[in-house]
Amino acid sequence: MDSEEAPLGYDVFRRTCPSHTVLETLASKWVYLTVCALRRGRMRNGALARKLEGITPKMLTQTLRVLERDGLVRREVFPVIPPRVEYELTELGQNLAGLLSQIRSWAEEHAPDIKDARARALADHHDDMAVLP
Amino acid sequence: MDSEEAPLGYDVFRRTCPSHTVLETLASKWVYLTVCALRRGRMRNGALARKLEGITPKMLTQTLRVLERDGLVRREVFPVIPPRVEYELTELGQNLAGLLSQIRSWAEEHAPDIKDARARALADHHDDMAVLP
DNA sequence: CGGCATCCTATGAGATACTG
DNA sequence: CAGTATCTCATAGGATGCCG
Repeated sequence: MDSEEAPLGYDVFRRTCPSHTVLETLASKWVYLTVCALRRGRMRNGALARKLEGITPKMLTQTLRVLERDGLVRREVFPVIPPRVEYELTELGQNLAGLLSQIRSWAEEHAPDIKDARARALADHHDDMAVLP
Repeated sequence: MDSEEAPLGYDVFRRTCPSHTVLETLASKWVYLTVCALRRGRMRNGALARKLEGITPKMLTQTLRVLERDGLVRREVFPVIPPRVEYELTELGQNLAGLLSQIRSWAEEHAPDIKDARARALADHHDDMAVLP
């Protein structure tokens, strides 16, 4: 019946399903952007910090640790001074990055549409107000 | 150079870029699941509430309002008693739903991998502890 | 049934300063 | 440079209760 069921009983709609918790971690702005940023190859911490405009050191580290824990990112430390740490996507991570990049492209492509929709929604809302004399 | 740049200067990495705010709203568990749930056709509020296990009435409405505002979901009210309200994806919404469904499938497919990765990370962490006598 | 309006708290996330 | 440690604040999101 359902044309797109999970392989083996996995179901994102069920709170207790592992796939649900996976989705929960993916549903994060910084996870999104970090994975996309790493898509083209390994990057140093500082480079990431610069690419991810507005991210704080704390959030960057936190995000990277989550991705590392989930096996999406590999962390490599070079024992030099000053310290040098590089991050790169694992195979699993690259796999995901492809999909996230599509979302990214979609967001960039349809940003105007959504901006318009929001403006219209706002205008309508003002119309409601305008009904009052 | 960059093989996947935005059509016209849109860039999700820039905080002020409209596409960035779009991504911000997409980066939500409930937005994700709601769009996926509506993928196969229009649904009533109650049906959605049942499908989205664990969602509160408040979050459901809130999520639907955001999606409606952004032009991804259309809301139809039937003036009957008891009330009947249906939601369905707009064309833009369906477009997005295709991509989100891929993420969903990915999450379900690779849930085991990530579960393993997490277990391993946890085990390693315990090893660290074990170093102490 | 659908969905506001409240209230409340757990925590996501920013700013800042410090250390190896 | 990479990362940690605090402190703080906004708010996402849960629990309830009432209304058309």
